[in-house]
Amino acid sequence: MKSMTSTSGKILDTAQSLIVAGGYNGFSYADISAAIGIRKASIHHHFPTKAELVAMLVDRYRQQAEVGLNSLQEQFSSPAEQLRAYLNFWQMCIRDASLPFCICAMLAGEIQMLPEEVASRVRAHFHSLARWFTSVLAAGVEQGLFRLDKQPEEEAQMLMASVHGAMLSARAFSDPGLFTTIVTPQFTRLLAPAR
Amino acid sequence: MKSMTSTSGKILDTAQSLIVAGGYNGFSYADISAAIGIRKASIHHHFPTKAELVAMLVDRYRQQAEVGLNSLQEQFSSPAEQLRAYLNFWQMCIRDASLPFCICAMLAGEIQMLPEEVASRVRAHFHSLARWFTSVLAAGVEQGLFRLDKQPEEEAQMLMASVHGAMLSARAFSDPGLFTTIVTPQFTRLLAPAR
DNA sequence: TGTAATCTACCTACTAGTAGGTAGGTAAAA
DNA sequence: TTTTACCTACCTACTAGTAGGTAGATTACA
Repeated sequence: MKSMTSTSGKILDTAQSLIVAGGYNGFSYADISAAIGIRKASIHHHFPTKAELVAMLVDRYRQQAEVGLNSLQEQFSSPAEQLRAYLNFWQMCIRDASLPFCICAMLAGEIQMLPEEVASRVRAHFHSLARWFTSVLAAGVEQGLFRLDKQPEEEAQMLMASVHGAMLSARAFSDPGLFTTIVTPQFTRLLAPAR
Repeated sequence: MKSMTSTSGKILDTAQSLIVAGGYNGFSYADISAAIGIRKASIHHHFPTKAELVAMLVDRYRQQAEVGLNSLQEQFSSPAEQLRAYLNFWQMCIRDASLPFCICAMLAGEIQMLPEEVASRVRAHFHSLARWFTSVLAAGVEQGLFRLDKQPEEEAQMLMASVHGAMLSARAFSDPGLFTTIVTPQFTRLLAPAR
């Protein structure tokens, strides 16, 4: 991700990489304090509570995701290329370890014990991502690029699950390339002229 | 899961459901203490450190998984039925919320910050599960039941990722049925006489 | 058989350190 | 002069883990 110059931006950047590594309970204000050279109390000045901090972080993440997904749709006219570019984005993030896991996927695992203000935002991200996948798939079908076995909604869920599962496997096997190995055939399958 | 009568069994049972909900950093000895009505120090008598406790838990989990997977292979002669039964098992666990998430999948997300004695065991689980999937798929191909686009090893990874991703989505969307919605077509695809 | 030694499973009471969070002050910019 | 961004110094609650002890069962042996 990009490096912020403002203190609050640095706090969020640090919190993000700590959450990606260990989830909501895997970081503390003291960790952030040590990482960016600021006192704990000063972090509370920017983000009064931990729940607020993470909620804001998810807000920022969702906003960046929205911008990113929109720019994919501007950059590539073909839904197939849009999807391919989305997968390439994650492939790069994982390979250079800049963001080796989606923070919302990370937080979704612990959703039962997250403060509600965080949990609701994580849920919202899953809904918007599913919506985006669905619209891209539907557009692809309309243009005769995709041939789906199921409804776009279901295929979107399948693809999303593959992406998240592939992130987890890449991590568990310490093999960044595994992400692409898993996810590419799932993408290719949609393009095939099907039986 | 089964309910243990021994204290150490109860400790592991409680730790398991707490980890499934919130991961390694999502529970404390005090939580277990409160849940089973025993003093914190007594838990340390059975499991000197938290890392040892979770390592033992993963050992038990892996052992149960091995027994379970073996019994599937005894119970069902067809690789297709074995796979179907595996998916049904998780469908049930998620639906009745008895074990709504694989503890190793949960821990794999935080693997970077787990004590090595836990991390290595989680990795080992992923390897054995991948091996099991691979062998079932290979046997299915040999018997003419499956028609794979890729090598059994890769298809195994794809299936595994789907299962883990589907668990996450079921949780994020609070929709246990979503697990089957995602995972069943991935299974069916293998059976189809393909193009 | 009686008794001494050992073991198991638990207890109370404690430690050092960390968690998130607060009160109140300073210094500089708007 | 108010606001912003930081600070020191502190708080309470909780963390994993330890010290030291007790009740009762098991084993060893005289």
